[in-house]
Amino acid sequence: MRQYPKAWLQGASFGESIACQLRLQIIDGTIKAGEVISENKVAADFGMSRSPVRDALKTLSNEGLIRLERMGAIVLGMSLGDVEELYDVRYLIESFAQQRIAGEDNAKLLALLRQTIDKMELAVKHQDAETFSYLDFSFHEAIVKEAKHRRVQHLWNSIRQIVLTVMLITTEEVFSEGEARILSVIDKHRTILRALETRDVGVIGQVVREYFADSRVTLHISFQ
Amino acid sequence: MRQYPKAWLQGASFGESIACQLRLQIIDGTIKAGEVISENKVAADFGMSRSPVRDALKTLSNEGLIRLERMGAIVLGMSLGDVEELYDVRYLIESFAQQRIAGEDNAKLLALLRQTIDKMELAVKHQDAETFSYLDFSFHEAIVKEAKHRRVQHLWNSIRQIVLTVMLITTEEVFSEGEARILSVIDKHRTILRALETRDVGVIGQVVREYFADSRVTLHISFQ
DNA sequence: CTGTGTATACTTGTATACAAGTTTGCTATC
DNA sequence: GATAGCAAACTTGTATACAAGTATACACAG
Repeated sequence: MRQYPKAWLQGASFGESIACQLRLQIIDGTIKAGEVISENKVAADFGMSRSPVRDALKTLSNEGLIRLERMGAIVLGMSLGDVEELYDVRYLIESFAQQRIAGEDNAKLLALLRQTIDKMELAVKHQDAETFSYLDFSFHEAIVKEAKHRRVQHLWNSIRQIVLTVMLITTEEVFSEGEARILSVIDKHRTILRALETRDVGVIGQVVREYFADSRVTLHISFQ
Repeated sequence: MRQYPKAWLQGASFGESIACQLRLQIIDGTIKAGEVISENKVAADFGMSRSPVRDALKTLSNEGLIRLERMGAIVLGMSLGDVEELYDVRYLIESFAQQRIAGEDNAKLLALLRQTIDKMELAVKHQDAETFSYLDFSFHEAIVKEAKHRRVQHLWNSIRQIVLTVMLITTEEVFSEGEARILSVIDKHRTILRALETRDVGVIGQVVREYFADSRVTLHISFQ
């Protein structure tokens, strides 16, 4: 039974906590697609009232992980195909963001990205998959943020928790597969960083395409 | 004081109704950006309890129209720039969908789109802006649906109510500007239809680009 | 055995109550 | 007059209660 990192729940309400826990269980398959969950049932499981559960279910519904119906919420789950679709959307968002910031002076962003990669190496040294996945996530989120496009940022927000949770699961898997795999993940981020440093729209576009094409391949190896 | 069409609220809960009403008021500027609204205040305005209002505010927060904070929700509003950003996102989603269905046999979709255009002409004849805006919306939604991409469909869902509401407002404006303007809107949809009929990825991509480039121009004329 | 109708248990949507925390504004003191 | 401190009024988050609607299971009639 996997636990959602408590450190990621700082200051979260019960409703948010429940959403994170359920999200993790749905994505990692503990709660299977097709299952029907009711507010009362979840509330009993977590030992809380329906109010925060209701919040959580609405959140998960907005993320597309469940579908709210008259009698109970139907779990839609997250198959391998769904993760691939998630990568399609990430590509849409992240390539848009990168194209948008390509020509600009992003010294601050680049410094942050370099720092993040350094911390990744440290996390590898400490065999800390949890921190690593968060850093991986932060790397991509920093780029999206830099685009300063409210609506696209919002698109990102609507999938960010799913992305983070998928990364948590896949990173644990990658860590168990030996250092070579992990280092290649870091290297891919360095490649993105170098591309951004060129400020060349064409180079950046090409690198982002390759990043997601490659991620799709390794996805099949590591997910489920 | 504009009213959200009651016909669009069939079977909606109070919570959804409140969300639609508030959304409309925020987008048309009745509720201004920067304003702070509290659950109690809104509940009193609508003569309901906090429960459905809470639902509505969470919905609007998920749509990026307000930001939930400790003490009250801050209205983010929808400026001209925000509508432009909305079109950016629509372009991302709709061009993705159209590219995806480009090569396939879409006889059923095309028939539906033709039918929708016919109904548009009827709505013009009856000077029915409300119906027209809904048809316009349905045209684009049908295309997104046809792509059969759950995650992208979900992206669309997260903006669909905003898109519909913006269309309602702009269509009323367009209708007031005379028949020529309206007919040009219909013509733009016919152009998309013809492009889809060619099944040529290049042609379709070009037409979609032009559609949104043009929409952006006419947007400045009609919005606010 | 099959089909129908009803009672029951369970579901959500909404209303209300309470607790904990934040803001605001007044008062008292310097 | 200015400032510190306190009290009151607001806020959300959570718990609970109730109503209306839905599915289910069982009994009964054919």
